[in-house]
Amino acid sequence: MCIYFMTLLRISFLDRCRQREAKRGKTLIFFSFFYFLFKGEKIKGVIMGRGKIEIKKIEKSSSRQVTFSKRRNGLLKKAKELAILCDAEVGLIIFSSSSKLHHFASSRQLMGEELSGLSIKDLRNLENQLEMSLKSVRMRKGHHIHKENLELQKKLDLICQENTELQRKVDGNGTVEANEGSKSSSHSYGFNNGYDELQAPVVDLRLSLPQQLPDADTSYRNLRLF
Amino acid sequence: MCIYFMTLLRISFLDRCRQREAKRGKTLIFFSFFYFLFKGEKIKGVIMGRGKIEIKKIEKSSSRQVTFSKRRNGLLKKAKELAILCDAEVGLIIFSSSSKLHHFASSRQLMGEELSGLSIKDLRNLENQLEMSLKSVRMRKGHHIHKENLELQKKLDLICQENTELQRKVDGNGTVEANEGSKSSSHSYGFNNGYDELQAPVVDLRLSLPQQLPDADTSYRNLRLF
DNA sequence: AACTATTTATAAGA
DNA sequence: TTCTTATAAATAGTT
Repeated sequence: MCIYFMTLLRISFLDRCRQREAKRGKTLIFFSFFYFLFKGEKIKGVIMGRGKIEIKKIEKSSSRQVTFSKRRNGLLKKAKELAILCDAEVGLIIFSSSSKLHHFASSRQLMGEELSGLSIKDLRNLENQLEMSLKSVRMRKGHHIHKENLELQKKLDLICQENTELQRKVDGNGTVEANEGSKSSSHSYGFNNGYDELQAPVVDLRLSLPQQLPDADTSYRNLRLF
Repeated sequence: MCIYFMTLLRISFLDRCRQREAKRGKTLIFFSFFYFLFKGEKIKGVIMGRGKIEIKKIEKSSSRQVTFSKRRNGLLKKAKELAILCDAEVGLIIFSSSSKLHHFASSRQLMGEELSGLSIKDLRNLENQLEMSLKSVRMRKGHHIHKENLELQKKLDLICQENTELQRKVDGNGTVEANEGSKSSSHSYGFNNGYDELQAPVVDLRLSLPQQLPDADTSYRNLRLF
């Protein structure tokens, strides 16, 4: 606790003093007194006001929910502002711990009502934002594609076996050239190219460094919607 | 312009008055006078202060860059706070218009220095954050998987033709049962299930509504890293 | 980068 | 949930 003996000083100076001390966990008693004189507010205990909070998980469920709702909105707003002010592309996904909602900073839904009167540049931005959403959807679909791919491989194996058996029958009936063709086909078609990698991915997570993904911007820019 | 005749009122009331009027583009002259009395600040012209900004693209490049830097940091901070306070999972990607950098709110890199002393719960959170990064990487790989899938299909078609031809040869040599099997196989294996959809995706972008992706949470939660 | 007077976000309460 | 309000935090403009 820190006690200042001060007389009639500028409120702004008092504000700064209090903020500085509050950051160090201290409270200005005399400040509170003068603050009362100037702003006509009651002194609530020693700590005046609604206080800053510590950044750690909010234990009380209802408070957590309220704070989530408020801060989520704030974050989405900030994200949109950044995108507009600085001509940036911003993607934001939020999973709450309780209600499991998903959020995007920018999407066709958010922009829909303003579609008229957009410049080429604006439409370009919109396109990129939609692109981002699209990628996210694809991300979710990735698993299904992969599964189907595995299925395809199994079926390929089956049909290859069938093929081989047929070859044998053909061979048994005196046709000569087919056996080698069947064998080579099961290899040269390369059924397993790169799929092991996907099943147990080795991923470099340091995406914030641009050189980690040298082609990312280009590929991103060159894709088109629909 | 709006002129209030007021005497010694509470600063907080004056503050609110000014804010309200400022939102309407008006300035309180007399307020400024009292503000000077209370806060000892000079009146700068008629409009006092550094003013709010309009949310539209900042044209001046240097200003845009500075603002981007400030607001990006602010956004990242807010995102992290939301994740911690509300036990949420937050993914944030920012592409600047000029330098094309990518950013994640939370990643192994950011958390790396704090890895020691984490609880099970913390590690769980970290895992989920890494998961999010992983998904993003998969998202980028999606194209390649899809291309390979298309290749597989082509090769399946080829081998099916080969199969059919072989069947004909077998049939030509008097073997009877194979013809029907070959025909059914090219259908029952369902080579084209769902792939047209991926080639020209019809995507519902309204991801913020939970019912749009009912299985998303489950699949997300059940996935494990490495 | 730092400063500072604003604007904005938000915690707490109703 | 929504409103209010005082405080905390972010940030626009300047140095």
